Amino acid sequence: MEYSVQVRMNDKLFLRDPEQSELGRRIIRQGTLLINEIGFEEITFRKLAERMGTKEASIYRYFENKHRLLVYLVAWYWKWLDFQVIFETNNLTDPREKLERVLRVLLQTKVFTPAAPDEIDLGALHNIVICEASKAYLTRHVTEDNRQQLSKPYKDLTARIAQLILDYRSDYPYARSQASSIIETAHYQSFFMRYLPSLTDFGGSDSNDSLHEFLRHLLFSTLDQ
Amino acid sequence: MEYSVQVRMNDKLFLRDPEQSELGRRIIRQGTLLINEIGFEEITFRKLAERMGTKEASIYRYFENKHRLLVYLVAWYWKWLDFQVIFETNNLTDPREKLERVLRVLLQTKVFTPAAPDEIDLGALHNIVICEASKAYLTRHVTEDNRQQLSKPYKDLTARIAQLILDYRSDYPYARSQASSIIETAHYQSFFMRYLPSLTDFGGSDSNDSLHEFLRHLLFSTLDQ
DNA sequence: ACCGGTTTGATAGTAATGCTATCTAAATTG
DNA sequence: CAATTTAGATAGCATTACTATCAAACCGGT
Repeated sequence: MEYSVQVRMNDKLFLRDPEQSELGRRIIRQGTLLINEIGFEEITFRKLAERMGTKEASIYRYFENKHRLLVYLVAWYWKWLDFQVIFETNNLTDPREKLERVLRVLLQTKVFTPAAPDEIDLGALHNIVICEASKAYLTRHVTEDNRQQLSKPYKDLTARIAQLILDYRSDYPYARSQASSIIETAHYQSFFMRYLPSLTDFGGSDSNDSLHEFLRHLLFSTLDQ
Repeated sequence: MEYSVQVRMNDKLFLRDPEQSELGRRIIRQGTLLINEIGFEEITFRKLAERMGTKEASIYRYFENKHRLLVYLVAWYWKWLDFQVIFETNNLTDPREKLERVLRVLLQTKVFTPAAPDEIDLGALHNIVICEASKAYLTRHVTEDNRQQLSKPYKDLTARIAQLILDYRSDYPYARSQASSIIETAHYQSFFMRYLPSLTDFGGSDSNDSLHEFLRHLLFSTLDQ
């Protein structure tokens, strides 16, 4: 890969920066794959260390616990989406087209961002966000101060999408809620589609396209009314 | 309470039916309160037993583990909402008014259902669903067969709301996804409002009313277009 | 009032989890 | 090449998530 975007993470998210060492990058990469394979509740640093041919204690030098690892990965994902939104909407002038691109980014379809970092498996991470992201955020044992830091990438992404909504309809009164709703809806409708399809109207082979249309409908019906 | 609705639970949800004994009912009641107070990750059957003046082993006779207890409580909640929807929409003729009542039930505002069972704290349970429900469903270590049973109350509620949507617009193509979206949106926008308010447009004292208006706007803009 | 079955209490114990500490070897850096 | 940083290896400990067992209490039927 000729170009590679550095996703710069807040240092509250780790004990030692995993980007700065080979072992750290392997923790991120293998951690993503393992969580995707066996699920977040099943993962332990012991299992991850075994898979990586290293020791539990080494991983604890990078992350306090597995919850922090998940928070890191999910925060990374939001930052990555934020960058993708910037990239995909760059040079476009039509506000509607920009919002169309946002939907593509959220569903990770037809996005051709170069400079994708290869130290992380984006497909696996997308999956993790769909299945486990709420476990990173819907928690109480995070202090108010921490919460601010941890959820900043999510807030930034929401704020960016909200701004694009306002570019389209400057008088829309629910830009932020609409933005966070569309992010969430994209994810849990994907989850339902896969695991509880009767909660959705999408089935069969073109289900991802149907979901895409549903989101388009949700977004533009409310903005255009 | 002169009348009381019995919420009949599927027997896959427990080892021994907690409704059938005093101890069982106390597990439900105190379990709800404790989860609401300290959060799901922090709860253990040991702590719950201590609080109740009983023993860990006794609780294990009713529920396999704390995850199953959460699933039970959340399933109970969906069943209760389903009943409330039936009750609140009964005898109404205007389909739009029926959907208005659905929103009230989802937000638990201005609903005056008599026959509320007093063995469970509805306020605490509503809170739990907002903060923890996704941990009950977004999980993989549930077999396909189990998943069917566990999520049935959620599916039933979704199907009922979807039907009310179709009563309002019989040609609407996304009734089920719209129904599940409105349920989910009601809950996590409540969560955001409380813990991450910058993800929403609702602040201050009338925030619950604003959320109500946002949901009304989401629902009817899409259905009326 | 007694018998038999069920429910709870009390006590133990075990395997896995979630860490922390320490020491040595290897690698890196100055 | 010395000094520091990083990783590997081993150990250990408190808590969690259960399971087993046995006796006491309680309950329904005769």
